[in-house]
Amino acid sequence: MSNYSQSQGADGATGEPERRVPSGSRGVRRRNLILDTAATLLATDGIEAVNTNAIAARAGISVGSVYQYFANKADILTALGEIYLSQLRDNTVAALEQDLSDTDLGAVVDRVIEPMIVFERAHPAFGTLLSAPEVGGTLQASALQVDTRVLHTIEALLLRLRPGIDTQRARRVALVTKALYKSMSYLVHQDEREPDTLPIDTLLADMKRILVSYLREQLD
Amino acid sequence: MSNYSQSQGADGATGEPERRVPSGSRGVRRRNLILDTAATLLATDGIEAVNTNAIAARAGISVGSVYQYFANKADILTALGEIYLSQLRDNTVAALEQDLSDTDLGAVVDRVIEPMIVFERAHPAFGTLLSAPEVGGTLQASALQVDTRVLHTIEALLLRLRPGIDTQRARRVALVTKALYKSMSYLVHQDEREPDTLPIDTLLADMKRILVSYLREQLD
DNA sequence: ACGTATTGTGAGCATATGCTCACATTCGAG
DNA sequence: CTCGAATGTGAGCATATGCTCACAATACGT
Repeated sequence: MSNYSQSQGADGATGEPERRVPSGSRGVRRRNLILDTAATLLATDGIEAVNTNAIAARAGISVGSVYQYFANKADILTALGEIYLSQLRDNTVAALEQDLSDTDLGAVVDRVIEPMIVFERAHPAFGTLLSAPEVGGTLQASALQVDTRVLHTIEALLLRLRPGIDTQRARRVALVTKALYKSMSYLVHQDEREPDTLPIDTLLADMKRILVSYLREQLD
Repeated sequence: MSNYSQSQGADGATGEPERRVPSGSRGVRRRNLILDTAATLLATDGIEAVNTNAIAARAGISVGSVYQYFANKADILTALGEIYLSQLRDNTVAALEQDLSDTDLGAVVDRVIEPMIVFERAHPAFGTLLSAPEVGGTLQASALQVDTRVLHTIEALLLRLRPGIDTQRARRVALVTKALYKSMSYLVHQDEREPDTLPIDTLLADMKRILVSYLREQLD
């Protein structure tokens, strides 16, 4: 497999292979077309349907053209994942850094959780991407950074809400909070796969109450 | 790909293809050897490393022999998943059906959660199997049955603890309970991948308290 | 021992898919 | 309009892997 890239050879002083760096808006649009097609394919037919030939066919272009903009399949998937990841990070961090001077903890949680849930619903295939063997490693590293940052932001928030709190404890609360968020995410995706007889909002409301109650308990 | 299985053809009156049905203990042992090897490979090198040639090589037998006991790769993976699933079901149902006459709800939760956590730690690759494109469908159907049964058992438990409870409410509590369990499972696997500076038990203790508190709140 | 049935073997076929490369097409400056 | 550069094309190569099948080895009843 690595036989193909021998033209790139020992990438000495030249550095990058012959990959085109699209400068004009057309190049960008083409790149996005490929990315969008991959995303659609991923969301529609699952990760196993995402192969370079399928992407090219679906995008109405040729495989060769795909390789003009991406070094290989992993590159496409990684780029897609990074886009999702940056969206998630922006969403989350923005939500966590908005004014927290609210008197009601419940309202704060609401405003923080909501955009994250929106993201989960918008990109249900993101989890699949993260665990895809071919790109999982690279993406997980990036995801870890986002994760760490979110965790730290939550800790900082806790420290502001309760100035004297123990660092270890703040970390623990942050981790448990993240775990609770994960269960909400789980409920959301569960509901997408086979909508329960019960409205998802009721379940999420319970989860939010649980989270608020936990936080209040830890902040008093 | 489906070309190979044309010998199975339209499985009319004959039913099964020419697959051997191992009757003797030797046959069973061989079957288990294949299954065990697949499990090891899955746990060690991930799902992408699990291919029929690798299984045969690692087990020290030939591919042909593998196909004496399994119709195809999916069959192996499915069988493995079913084994895990039945273990999980036995574990869970047994835990849920043990005497719940305990006065302390916390103790009940402890005894129910513990074996499930043990299972999660013992078979970290089970989740991967469930989401493997090749077998995911079949296994998810089986998993759904276990899921439904667990949910019903929890509902029954709630009804016994609080005879007059609304059915809808019992269902909601059961679903939220399962979601909370999922977050514990998440913490466990997270910890396996990169052990936190924080002891996992502390986090799990928090999660258990949260669950107990939630249940108590719903049962009063 | 002999013969039949069962089980084992592994080279190799069929296929899927990532990727290349020789050629075609389009674009844009002079 | 001309010509070189940039971009596009897709047949087809290389490889990975599921699976088969002709043959070999072994087990077992008589």
